[in-house]
Amino acid sequence: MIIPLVLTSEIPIYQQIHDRVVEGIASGTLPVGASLPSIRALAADSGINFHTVNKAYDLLRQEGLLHLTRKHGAVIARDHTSGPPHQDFVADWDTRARTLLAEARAHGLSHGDILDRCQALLTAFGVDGPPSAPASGSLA
Amino acid sequence: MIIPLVLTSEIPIYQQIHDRVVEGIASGTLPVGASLPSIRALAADSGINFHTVNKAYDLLRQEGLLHLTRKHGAVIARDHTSGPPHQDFVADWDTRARTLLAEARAHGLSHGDILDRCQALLTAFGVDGPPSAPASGSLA
Amino acid sequence: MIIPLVLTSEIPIYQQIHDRVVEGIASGTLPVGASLPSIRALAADSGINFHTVNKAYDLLRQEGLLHLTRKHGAVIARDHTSGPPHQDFVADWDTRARTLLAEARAHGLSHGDILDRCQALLTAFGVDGPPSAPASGSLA
Amino acid sequence: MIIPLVLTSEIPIYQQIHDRVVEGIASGTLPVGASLPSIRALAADSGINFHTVNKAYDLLRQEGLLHLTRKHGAVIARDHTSGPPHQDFVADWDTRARTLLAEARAHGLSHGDILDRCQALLTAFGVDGPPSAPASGSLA
DNA sequence: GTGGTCTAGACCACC
DNA sequence: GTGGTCTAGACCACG
Repeated sequence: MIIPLVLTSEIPIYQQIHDRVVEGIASGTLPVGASLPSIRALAADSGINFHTVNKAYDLLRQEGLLHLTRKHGAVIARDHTSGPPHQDFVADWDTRARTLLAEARAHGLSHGDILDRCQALLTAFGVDGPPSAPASGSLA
Repeated sequence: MIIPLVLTSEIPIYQQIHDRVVEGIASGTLPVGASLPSIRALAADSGINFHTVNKAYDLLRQEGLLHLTRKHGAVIARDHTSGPPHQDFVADWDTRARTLLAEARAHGLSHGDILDRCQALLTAFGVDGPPSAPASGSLA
Repeated sequence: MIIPLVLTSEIPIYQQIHDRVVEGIASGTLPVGASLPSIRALAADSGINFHTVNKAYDLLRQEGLLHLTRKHGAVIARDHTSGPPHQDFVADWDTRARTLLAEARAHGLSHGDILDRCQALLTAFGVDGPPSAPASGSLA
Repeated sequence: MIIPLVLTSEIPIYQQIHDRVVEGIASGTLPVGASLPSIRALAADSGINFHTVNKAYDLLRQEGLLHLTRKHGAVIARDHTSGPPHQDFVADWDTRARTLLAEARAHGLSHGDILDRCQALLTAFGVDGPPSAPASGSLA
């Protein structure tokens, strides 16, 4: 598991680690049971501090996506096969999605363009069922 | 123009102002030419600092969404009728959308669920014209 | 707000801070809106590190008990007047209570003794309603 | 004696073993004289380390709940029929109970709700005799 | 070996 | 001023 980081980015490093792991889970690269590098190993390999990685892993743990044990290290605890999300998560996600979609709309992307982009991004993660007959073909 | 703020939120106030304005533009509540309260008026009405409002308005100006002039005050400069977005914006937006969509996927929302939610949120903003002929494949 | 700490205890300092604040909320000493010392002030006054206090406050924030803002500092966000608890909290609390009660039982405290102690401890926090006619007088 | 363990839990395994045994004693499943699996047997059956079980058993021994002999193995040494607890235990238990009860109170459970939950949990352990004459006021 | 805690000191973002 | 992030290095608890 290689985690590309941009140390000079304005996005906090711990957030970048978190986001890359989440994307790995979403794409199936990191299924339930997959191991992440140990906190110290990732810190050493990435040239960053132990505590920065610790914070990222702890955040993932709080979200229920990661199990941290002394014995097995850091192990993915959840993916799209683990059932529906917590309702609190969905509410929060909707709020953030609303803001992000509004931004696209305000800058001139059309309703259809935005949905197309979302679908393309999702498809890039891989499918979770029969993708041959998109039930939500009502993009227009 | 009333801007609801949650002063105790973990989201910076200037960001909240920015997001609410963007959502106003997206929903058509704030079309091109619409006026926002003056910086001082909004600061006074909301009980927040002058500089906080200033920062929010400046951010909107940098994004090309707001015109700030001494004469006319703060005027909306862009909406979905103003043509396609800058490509830099689209690239940045895609990155953030990718992260947000990955999060939903990782927490268990299905491909279809996510698209449905996005569509519902977009529909809530109102329509932008006859979307009967979606220009698909325009992701690149 | 004075927070007594035992630096030599086996209980982590951040946990002690957390527990003392929770007890303050339970006893009414810290109602919603009350301010805690700033992270740095408490660290300096207690002779402990900034990060230790930060971790305690962050834990309280995660539990929804504390609001942390740059403007108002650390403010109590919840108490027994804020409505019923989250169901996830109750489930977790039950598990821990079960273990604690079992311990008392195993060491020889009787059913009645244990309930008496719990009631005495709760009464020490103060009352939340008409305490004249305890509806749960079925201690026996 | 089957001891269910959650190897991925944040609670240390030795603590889980300890807690399950204590609950067994409280519920009467493990009366005085009952035998626990040998350290090696439990370690092998649960797929955990010898030292982990050893630590759990030793902790129970220190608390006076378990007798460890080469001849008879691990035997329950105490339950609710063995008389009142040591005062040191009671003082420590009260401290922990105070914290746990405060947590419930801070999160919004009412005085009555908390007592009801405690009583329900205690009742689930079974009764210890006719509790018709509660010896109240024995907190000190 | 792993993760968890604590200390110490720096700089940044927000208000 | 506040909280938030990052670095650096120490020691402890767990398995």
